[in-house]
Amino acid sequence: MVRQPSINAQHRTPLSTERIIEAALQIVDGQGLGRLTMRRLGDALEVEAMAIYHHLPRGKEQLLDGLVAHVAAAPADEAATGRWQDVLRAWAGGYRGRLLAHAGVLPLVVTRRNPAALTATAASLREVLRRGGIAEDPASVAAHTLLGYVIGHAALEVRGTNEDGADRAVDWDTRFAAGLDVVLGGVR
Amino acid sequence: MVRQPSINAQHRTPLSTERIIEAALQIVDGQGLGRLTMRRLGDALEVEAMAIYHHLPRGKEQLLDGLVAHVAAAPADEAATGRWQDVLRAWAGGYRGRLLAHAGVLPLVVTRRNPAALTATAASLREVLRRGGIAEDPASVAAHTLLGYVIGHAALEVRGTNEDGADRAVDWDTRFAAGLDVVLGGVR
DNA sequence: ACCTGAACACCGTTCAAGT
DNA sequence: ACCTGAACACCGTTCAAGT
Repeated sequence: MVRQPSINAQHRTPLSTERIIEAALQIVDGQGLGRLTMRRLGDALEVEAMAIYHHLPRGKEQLLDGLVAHVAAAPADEAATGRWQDVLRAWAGGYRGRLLAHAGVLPLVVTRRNPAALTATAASLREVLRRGGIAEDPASVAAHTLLGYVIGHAALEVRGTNEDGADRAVDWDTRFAAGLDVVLGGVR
Repeated sequence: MVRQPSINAQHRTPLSTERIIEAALQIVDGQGLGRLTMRRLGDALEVEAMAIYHHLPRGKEQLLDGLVAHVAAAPADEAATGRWQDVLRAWAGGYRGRLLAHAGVLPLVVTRRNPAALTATAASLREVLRRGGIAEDPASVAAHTLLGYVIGHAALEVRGTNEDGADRAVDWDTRFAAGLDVVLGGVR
């Protein structure tokens, strides 16, 4: 399929940071992080790779930061009603699903320096615990413990540590829920 | 500094997989994962990049797998005496230090498919719990929960989520220990 | 303002050749 | 057996130029 950019370049909807990030996420989800290149991303957007730099001046660095922000910033619903255990269980399930759905960005979530996204998420967890009557310090500890557990468990799942010493297959859903109970049960 | 490979190539100690992995780890620790290239690795070993392929036929893939195996395979001491809580606390402290010392390989630990290393580590944790009198299923859950927590927490630390909502600086050592108590306290 | 085209300095990897 | 040198098909990014 041959593109003819110079003919209809002015008639297309122009690029935007949002469209770029979404296209990048699609490439990562579908083909893996290693296949996310500026040239391929340009192709997906029907644009020359260099056009991306007009919207993301810091280039690929900024692109990867954007992916992390998009995936890792998913705060708990602080206004939710019910026991904090249930609120956090629901959040954890959703966050885990999100990380697994975008497993390709997990290595970026793990090491990119992007305080905003994870800090906001951790703060929302702490707030849920505070409203649930947990004191400041234990709430702060529990928020980080929970976030750490969910991220770490997602990492184990993605890696597919699918044997359990002997020959038992692992039911990840069950294991995640059980581990979650361990973490929540230890709070306070 | 100019190398003269053809002159003394035969007089040098020959390459080995071990030396290659160690040199690679040194580059990653010192300059970051992004600067680990086959050419630079060759330079560090005073060899042409292509010589590496003779020892690692699968090339860079195999190199990265080797790094993960080197860092992530650190089982607990199953023969250790004392309460299982103390044994696991000691292991967790050591494992965390190991991950932080090689923060550059953390993204690889998180997503490379390399069952052996992490599976062996998880199995050793389970064994410690079994010997401590914990039943099979809870021991299995706790082992994964603990491993997930340590990896996830190391990820949070590396990312430097150094604010805690308001303006409190984070003492990572304290926070890690407190979260560890949450996890261990929830076991059973 | 927004995008293109050519160019530069790098990559990983192959393959034939040297010792 | 072990390593080199040249080559290939890619990268990210710059920069001047087009509309």
